Amino acid sequence: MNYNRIYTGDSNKLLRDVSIFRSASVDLIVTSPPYGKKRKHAYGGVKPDRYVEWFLPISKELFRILKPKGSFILNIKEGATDCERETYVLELVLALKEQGWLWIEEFCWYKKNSFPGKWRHRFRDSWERCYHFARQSEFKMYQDAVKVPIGDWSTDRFRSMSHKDYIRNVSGTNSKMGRNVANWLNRRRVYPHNVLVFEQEHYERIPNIVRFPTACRNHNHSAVFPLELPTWFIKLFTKPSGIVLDPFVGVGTTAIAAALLNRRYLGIEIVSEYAQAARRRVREARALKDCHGV
Amino acid sequence: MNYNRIYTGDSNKLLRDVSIFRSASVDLIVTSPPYGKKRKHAYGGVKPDRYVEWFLPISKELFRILKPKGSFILNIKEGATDCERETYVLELVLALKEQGWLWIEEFCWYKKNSFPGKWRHRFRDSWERCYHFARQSEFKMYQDAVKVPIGDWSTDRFRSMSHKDYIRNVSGTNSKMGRNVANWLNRRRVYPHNVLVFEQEHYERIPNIVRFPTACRNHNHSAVFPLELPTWFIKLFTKPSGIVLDPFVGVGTTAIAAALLNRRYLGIEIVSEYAQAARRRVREARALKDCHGV
DNA sequence: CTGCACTATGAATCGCTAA
DNA sequence: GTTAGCGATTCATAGTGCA
Repeated sequence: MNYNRIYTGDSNKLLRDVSIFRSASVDLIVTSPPYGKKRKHAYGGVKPDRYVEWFLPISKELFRILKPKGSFILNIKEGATDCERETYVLELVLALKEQGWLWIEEFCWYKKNSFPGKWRHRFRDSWERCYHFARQSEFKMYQDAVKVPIGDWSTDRFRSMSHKDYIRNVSGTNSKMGRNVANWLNRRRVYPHNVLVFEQEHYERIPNIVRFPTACRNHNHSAVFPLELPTWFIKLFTKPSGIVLDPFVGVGTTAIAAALLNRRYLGIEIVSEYAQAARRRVREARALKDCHGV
Repeated sequence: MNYNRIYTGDSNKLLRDVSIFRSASVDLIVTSPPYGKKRKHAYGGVKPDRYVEWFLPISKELFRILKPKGSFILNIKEGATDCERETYVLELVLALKEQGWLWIEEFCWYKKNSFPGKWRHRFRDSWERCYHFARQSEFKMYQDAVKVPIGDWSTDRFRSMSHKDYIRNVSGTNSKMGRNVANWLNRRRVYPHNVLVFEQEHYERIPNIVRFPTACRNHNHSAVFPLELPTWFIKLFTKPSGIVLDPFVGVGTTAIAAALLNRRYLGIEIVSEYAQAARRRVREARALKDCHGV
């Protein structure tokens, strides 16, 4: 079985190939499928009212391919039409549960640099959903791998709070916690929470060529989450040499994150231009990693 | 008709009293109903699988009571049971749409100062949902009332007088602005987005007695949002002397926010202890306001 | 190589016009 | 009637170029 490959093709067909995508073979699936758009675009125009029925055959295969203790991270956000939010994402979550997935969590990805604009009835949309699904409740989760320095997350209040105030507040909720307050305060790194804010200064700086390859710009491919997003989930749900699948890999961000973290990757992309770009970006990322030890 | 009152009673019954709650009489409903809990608590233990059917009769009355151009803000967050997120919130949104509500937006309330903690399968829950529903798409929204200071990036950027945006902005407004450029730059405000982060420094400081009355701390009251949360929505969706209803008013935070903003309020609370506390807190808040002009 | 000035643009939304 | 396309609106970043 081959890993570290980007396949060109339609996930809805390719994922059914059991010789390529064996059952229970993948540790983590991270993907950001094309969102539902009322109007068709060059890339991935799935109509909102058909979204769930379009996605379910794919997620059925993903369930098969994922290891029993693996995780599935789905980055998605509904849009607005005629002043109302679309409902297909809510319906998708319910449908995925019907299909057997456990809905473990919904992370909020807070995008500070959201698209500008002003409308009469709405402000700018600055967050997206990152759903965490699993096959069973005993999934693997390496929480220590994503600890953050205290102060990075908005511990402002704790910093300004006196020690006494802090103890009092904590002990008001749970006495066991109260006892451990000193530990928390003295610890250099703490566990994060379920609101994700990716600020470059807080993470390893990745060379520009990998982040925004010139050849991939100005293509109509809109969907790039920052490298930090898959990086975070890969650290949290896999160990080195683990296998990460992205069935809508686009220009390869998930694969790059996996490669840089010494994990193995599998990607599928329907637009051959993007698939090629993804392969080249991964190659460049690996080269940079080997050279400079990124 | 009496305003500025906290009623003790069950919303499911009281709201049907058309002499108290007249049709199309309220500008804004802001509430944080008891969340679904697997085990019943002293206060508001509605079981997750019965949540929607419990809420719909209430929301039906709210629809009646709300003015056609009014808004309904629902603060809620599903819990987790057996490692899985409950689905009743998703189902509630779909059911409210069935009932005639328009789902305009889902704001993310990012609670930065949630306390550290660690569970096996999840991190701390640091955000809640604030759904915005309306009766029709032509609802009232006073966006200018909630503008926020522009990001720090502007300090550097606007130092240059030749910048395109700068010229465009100055010439686009009025000449008086142009004369006092430096002052205007320092005070420039922009529209917010749909992730709400309440940091005290950005808001009027409210005396502690109103914010956290001693008598109400450590009570098992489920839903206490900070004063800033209803304040923000009241500014956004009502004008002075507008009418704000909270059918689960608890210890009165929504009513206090309304009173401090010179709006009228109506509240319902089933636990008479809390209702009394709410009345006292509102009284104290009004007194403080009259004295010090908070 | 750092620092600053300046440019470009991003998973957007709504209303209007034309077909 | 319905749908598709276009313009106007708006702000926080990354990236580039120059001193």
